[in-house]
Amino acid sequence: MTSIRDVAREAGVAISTVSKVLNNYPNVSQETKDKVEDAVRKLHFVPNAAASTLSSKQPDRVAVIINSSETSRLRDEINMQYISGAITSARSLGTDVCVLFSYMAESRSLEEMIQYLRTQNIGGIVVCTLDRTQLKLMALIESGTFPTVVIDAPFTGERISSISIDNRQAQYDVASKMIAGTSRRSILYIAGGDEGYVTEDRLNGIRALAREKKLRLMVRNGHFSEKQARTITKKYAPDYDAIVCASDMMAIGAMRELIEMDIFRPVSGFDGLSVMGYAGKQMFTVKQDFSGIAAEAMREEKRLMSGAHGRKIVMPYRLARITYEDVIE
Amino acid sequence: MTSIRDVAREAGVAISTVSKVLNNYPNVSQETKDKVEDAVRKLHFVPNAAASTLSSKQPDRVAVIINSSETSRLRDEINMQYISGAITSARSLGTDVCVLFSYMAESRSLEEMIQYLRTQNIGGIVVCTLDRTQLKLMALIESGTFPTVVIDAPFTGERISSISIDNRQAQYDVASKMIAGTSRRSILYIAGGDEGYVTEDRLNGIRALAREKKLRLMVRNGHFSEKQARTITKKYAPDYDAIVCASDMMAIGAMRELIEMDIFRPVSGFDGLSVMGYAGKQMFTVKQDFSGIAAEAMREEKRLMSGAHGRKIVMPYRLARITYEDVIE
DNA sequence: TTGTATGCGTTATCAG
DNA sequence: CTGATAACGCATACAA
Repeated sequence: MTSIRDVAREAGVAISTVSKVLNNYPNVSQETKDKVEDAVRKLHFVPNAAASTLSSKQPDRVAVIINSSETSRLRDEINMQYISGAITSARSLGTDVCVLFSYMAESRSLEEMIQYLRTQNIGGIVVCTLDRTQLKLMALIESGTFPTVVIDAPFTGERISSISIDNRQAQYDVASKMIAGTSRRSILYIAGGDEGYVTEDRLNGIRALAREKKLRLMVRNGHFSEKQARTITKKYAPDYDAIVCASDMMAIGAMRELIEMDIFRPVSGFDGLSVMGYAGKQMFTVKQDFSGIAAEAMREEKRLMSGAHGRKIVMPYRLARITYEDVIE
Repeated sequence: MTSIRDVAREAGVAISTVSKVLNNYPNVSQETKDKVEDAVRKLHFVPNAAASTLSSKQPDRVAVIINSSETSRLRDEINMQYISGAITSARSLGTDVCVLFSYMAESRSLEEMIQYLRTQNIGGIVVCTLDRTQLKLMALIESGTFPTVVIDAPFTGERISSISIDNRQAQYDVASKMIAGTSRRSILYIAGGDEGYVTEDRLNGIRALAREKKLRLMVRNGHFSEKQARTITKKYAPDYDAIVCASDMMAIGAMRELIEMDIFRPVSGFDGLSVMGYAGKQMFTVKQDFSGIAAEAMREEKRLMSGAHGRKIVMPYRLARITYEDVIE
């Protein structure tokens, strides 16, 4: 295996000089820098990650923790975008990522988990979709052991950054757009469960809209479940003009129930899943750039790992009607 | 950070002895073994992966290469199961995995790719869904640099194992089951593209069925595209009794086209995607256990890495009709 | 600006 | 069966 040693010999300089060039140290003359870089190219040299992390005891890998529910496979579309966004971004940042699933954290003790992460040379974690059911993960974050970026949860701190879209505004916007130009004056809002941190923000969004436009608002909790959304729709839809849901899957459930009830109500969802293109009528939804969010989370993690203070990052979103034509290929 | 050194001190033995216990060497007395294990537990010791791979120059990580097409997000469900199956299985095998996307391989030279993998201490690769468009990846496999397990491609060799279901039989079975008990005597088969290695097997399956049952068979190539499947359906469906598709997305396209044409034909797909539950009528499909396949691939990779000879592994499948009730939660 | 020397935590070799 | 010790490839404090 070609090592930094070979590069040094090839370039006619010392090992430490090669190391300095590789790590962009100042105080290296352009001339030697060129020599080293030529040698690197010539030998197709790539530094050994293990040796690197062992030597500089600064863990540089980032654990990307995915919250994959066994139940809704259709949400895997989101997780996949988180993963690919994080991995691609990490590569361009020169970092390594390690994909983990949140159930792995839940099935072991905090100490074990920390040890495991340490052992893997992990210096920071990115949590994709944190919710209140992830107790161990929460404890891990609060332990302050690793700088952390959480997606979709309102936690910031000295070493914690949060990143998400403006859920309140997005929920407001999508509902507002849906009823714009219509005479619909009452809304059935099917909220997510208390387990989700986004639930409250979205709820505030729809409440603000109702107050502002003087709409009659009924709020029910669908727990992000398509089935429960159907039940709620069946019971309340006849008395309301429009249905606003805190997730696409609930919107799909509502729409299917409406079809079965043979009444029409405009329905909006949240997230922009492809399956929306197959679920019947066109529905409004909030489309998030999950891949971009993960990429940004990765950048933020690097920032934190280099000592920066935690902060809150708000990402853009856009409203969309996902049609079959958008999805088909 | 607690190291093997601390364990040695705590247990009152030498560092090398601890190492031996940790790696299940023979020739260690039960007594010292116990002492060491107690110390390990007491100190919550976990070996440092970087140091380990640096020292024992045997690369032990496995690269899991995902073929994620930007186009069909609904297929991410499959990739996600590959990933979680591989990661979970790896953990229980004591291996580390590194998730990569195939486009990463396509955008760099073979030498670069090999160097990169080496640097990551990767000792084997698992390719999830190899197809003929992945030229660089193919070159990498053929270079013989790493023992490889390919999913869904018929390659075996000294250091290459393949793993997949019996595509031929599965295609035969699902079509056979669909027309069983009916008087349907002619089939429109919408095949996958030549880029997919499974295409030929599935084609042989439907051909065998047609021959055996003396069915009239028309084969068209839909290139795994829902849109193309629609076009084909529109043109040929009126003249055939049933439509058999080499993928779920094509089946969905066919079914939607049929609905638009206002004629009915039984349709079958292949893979068992959740979206099938939303795509209209119940369709037959072949359900694969992608997570289990990835787990098996992982085990096989370990086998190869420890010197075993490549082989072909056939996984079970089952026929299913995915209904909305199966999918909803 | 460049080179020398030491250590990171583990494994493996070999002597006891 | 156990212990000392030399690598592994790189980073870094320090010397030149």
